[in-house]
Amino acid sequence: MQVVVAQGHGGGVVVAGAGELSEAQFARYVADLERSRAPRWVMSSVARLYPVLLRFGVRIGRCLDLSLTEGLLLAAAGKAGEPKELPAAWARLHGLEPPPDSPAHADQQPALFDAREPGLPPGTDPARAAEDVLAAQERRITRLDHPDRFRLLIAAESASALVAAEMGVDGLPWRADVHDRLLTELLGPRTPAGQRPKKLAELATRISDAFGGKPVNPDSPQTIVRAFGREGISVPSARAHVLRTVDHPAVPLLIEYRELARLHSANGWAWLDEWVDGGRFRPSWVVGGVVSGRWASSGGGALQIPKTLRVCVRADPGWKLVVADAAQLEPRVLAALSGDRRLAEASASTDLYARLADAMFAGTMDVTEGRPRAKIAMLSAMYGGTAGEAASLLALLRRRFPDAVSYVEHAARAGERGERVRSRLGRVSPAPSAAWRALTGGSDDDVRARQAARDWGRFTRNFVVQASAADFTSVLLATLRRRLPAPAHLVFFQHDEVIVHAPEQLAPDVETAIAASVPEAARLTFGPACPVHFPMQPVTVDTYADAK
DNA sequence: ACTTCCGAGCTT
DNA sequence: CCTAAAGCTCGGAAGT
Repeated sequence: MQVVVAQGHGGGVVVAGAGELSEAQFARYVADLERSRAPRWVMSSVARLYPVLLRFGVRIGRCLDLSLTEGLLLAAAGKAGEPKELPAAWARLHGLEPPPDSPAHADQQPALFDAREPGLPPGTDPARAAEDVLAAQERRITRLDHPDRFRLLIAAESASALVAAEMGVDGLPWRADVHDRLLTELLGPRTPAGQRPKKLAELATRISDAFGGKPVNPDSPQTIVRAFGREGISVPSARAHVLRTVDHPAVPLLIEYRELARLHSANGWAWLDEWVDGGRFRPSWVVGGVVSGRWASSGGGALQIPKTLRVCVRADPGWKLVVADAAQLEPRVLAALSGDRRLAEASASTDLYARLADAMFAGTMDVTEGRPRAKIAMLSAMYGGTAGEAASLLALLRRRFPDAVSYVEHAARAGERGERVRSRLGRVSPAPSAAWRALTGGSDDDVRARQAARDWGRFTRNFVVQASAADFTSVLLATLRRRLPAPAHLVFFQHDEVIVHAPEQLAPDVETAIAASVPEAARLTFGPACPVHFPMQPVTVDTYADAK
């Protein structure tokens, strides 16, 4: 059973067959039907509609997100970045100019600028429009190279959108008191906004003293570069790794200042006030926010939480955090994509790079020397690195694992020609810009043109791996969400890592759910015959900091 | 006072 | 730092 749902013209929600409902009616309707029939809910946008249900405490099992589907179909058609929400999809279907996507989310101050105005022409039935778009999308999917894989992708992305909305409501357990204590220890007592904490103020003074007493603002890179210039030291920038090469008494002070100032400005008391409430950090998560299909976040820098603050992520009393990350995910994805038998065999090991080192350097060097080199070789293959000894290491890797290396090199050459590449489940890389085409279009061997072509080749080389890894983790989220025993729930997802918050007695079941989800996701994503092993060892802890 | 850009650094 | 790329956020600085 399938039920189509879209934003209504009057601020409510239109359900096919039930007309426009108020939010409370909508929530009750969904709760009832979810209990009796558990349909697949087809939503114009999960990010806009599901938070409405979550506010009423209603959760759903299965859905299809028309906006995410439209975005993936547009990318597959070489039209990445065009508006993808229902009004735009409907307009394109009728040969009309598609309106831009509206920026706000349904759960953000709708009264202020009515974010739930559907954007469809007045008189158009939103549910009917959604049904038309759904049918058209199904026709477009049928014409793709691998419709079955794409259907899996949109199912997984839709389930991921449910996870993202639920994580936004549930929040990541965050101990403000632990955070505050940490800040006070490192920076000194809290100061009013705009005023440097004691530790920073002291360091700023000592830095100025180290430069002969002339005031130097350590927050200004330009000022730092000029200050070194006055000392007869020429530095290209004020970056920490540049400063580390300079022998000057101000350097250690600057580095310490910058580390602490970074913590203060990015994750200090102001951050705590703005983002942590009731023991939870609630960022908003953007499924497919990155072209490769990775998630992005907005608000609070949820994907940039510094490792030093992981101690603040603590389970509630009587609860645990179950943390798991997919170790060395990308080389394993490459093994699965390329069908490289020997790389797949190496994936049997938890430490893939040690096995690579053995294959590459057996007899010539031991694993402590070989492993970092094997890692550079593999990362160079996936990222297009050429610095240092990367090129020669890559050549050796190519001799041992020709299928894997030729897979990414094929993607790189396609990118250099301006072609688009695709992930396992059918995410398609964007077409290069008109400026890129103009630059690389000539037949001359212009240096800039060669550089631009190589740069884009590096992007497509990485895209096939990173986007396929995103395929895998998307499917993983979908399978894991289904298997988690209530009330355990996902609270964090960062590219290849998940955190589940669970009552203590359920933690073993959560570990089991994760252990079962991984091979299921691998089988669904890469096929039942895929021999690649994806280790993902769950760990039950009280604080995130103890997970690694 | 506001916008826009840049440098920097954090995560994967 | 090391091997690459993308995205988020901040503060400074320059432009309007």
